[in-house]
Amino acid sequence: METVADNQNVKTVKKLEKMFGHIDYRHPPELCPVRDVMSVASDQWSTLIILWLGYFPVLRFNKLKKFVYGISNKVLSQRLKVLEADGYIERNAYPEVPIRVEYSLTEFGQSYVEKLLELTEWMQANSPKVLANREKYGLL
Amino acid sequence: METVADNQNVKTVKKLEKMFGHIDYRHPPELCPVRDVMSVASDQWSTLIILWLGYFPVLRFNKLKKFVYGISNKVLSQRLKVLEADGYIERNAYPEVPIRVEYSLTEFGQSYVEKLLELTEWMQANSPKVLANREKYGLL
DNA sequence: TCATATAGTTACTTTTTGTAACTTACTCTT
DNA sequence: AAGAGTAAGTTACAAAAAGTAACTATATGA
Repeated sequence: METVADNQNVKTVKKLEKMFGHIDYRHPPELCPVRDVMSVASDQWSTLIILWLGYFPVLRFNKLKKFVYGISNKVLSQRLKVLEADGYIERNAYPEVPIRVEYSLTEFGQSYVEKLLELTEWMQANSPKVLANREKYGLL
Repeated sequence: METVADNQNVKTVKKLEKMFGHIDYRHPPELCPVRDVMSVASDQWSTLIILWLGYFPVLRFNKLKKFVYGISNKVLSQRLKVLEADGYIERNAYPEVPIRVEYSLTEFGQSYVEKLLELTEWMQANSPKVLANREKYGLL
């Protein structure tokens, strides 16, 4: 049953939406591009892949696998496919023997990696606080 | 077997590490605070919870559940616990009947939500490109 | 006495991930 | 000429995470 508070929140949301224009994430993913796109791009493995490709202009499958420590062939290959489909990375295969496949960021991927680096820097700076908090919480 | 290219990359990484000082994410999560902390904070559900708490200073369990469209009681309750443990949010329970529990961002959570909003804005601005790319890729 | 409300929890099912062995095709070694 | 090595994956199976829906406690109001 809707309460007065509910309606107030709904109004506030509408207002905020007008102000900011970017709070679509209250919708289910299939109706909300932001949720949809974000679920691919900020997946744990995807971010690591993209960050490494931000450092090295081109990396091959097995090299990437070494840098993205702990990823399996299966997941790496899956993620590379969706990241390619979404336009972040580029795949170039050279029919040598054995085959050589090079992955690199697209221009679009480059622009994303910059955002990602900011977040990573925040994480780097703040992870000690989180770890300390976690420890304190564990004692309660 | 290590190749020359391998060693070059390792050297380059070391160099980059000195320059940037924040590429710890090549380690496994249990040795890399950044990967560890990020896996909690940029989880899909966590980000939505934090974003909503960025809009509303305090939200109760069921209200949060309505905003974070599609989340289940189980996962919401799990995420709230770890977000509290990690110091992003605060839980305040009032022993009324029925019980009232209020969630809100800590100061630390506030600082994170700002970073998160930047990322969300980028997503909002760029999701059309991603969707277009995805469509084009689907036709290949 | 029975329905209502909040903030969860629990048992069970389904989906997603992880593991490790296998594949293909050619070249290099013995 | 047989066998090992190599890059970039794929596949079948096991384990973990997530989703589903019913259930709990406690007091209030009908």
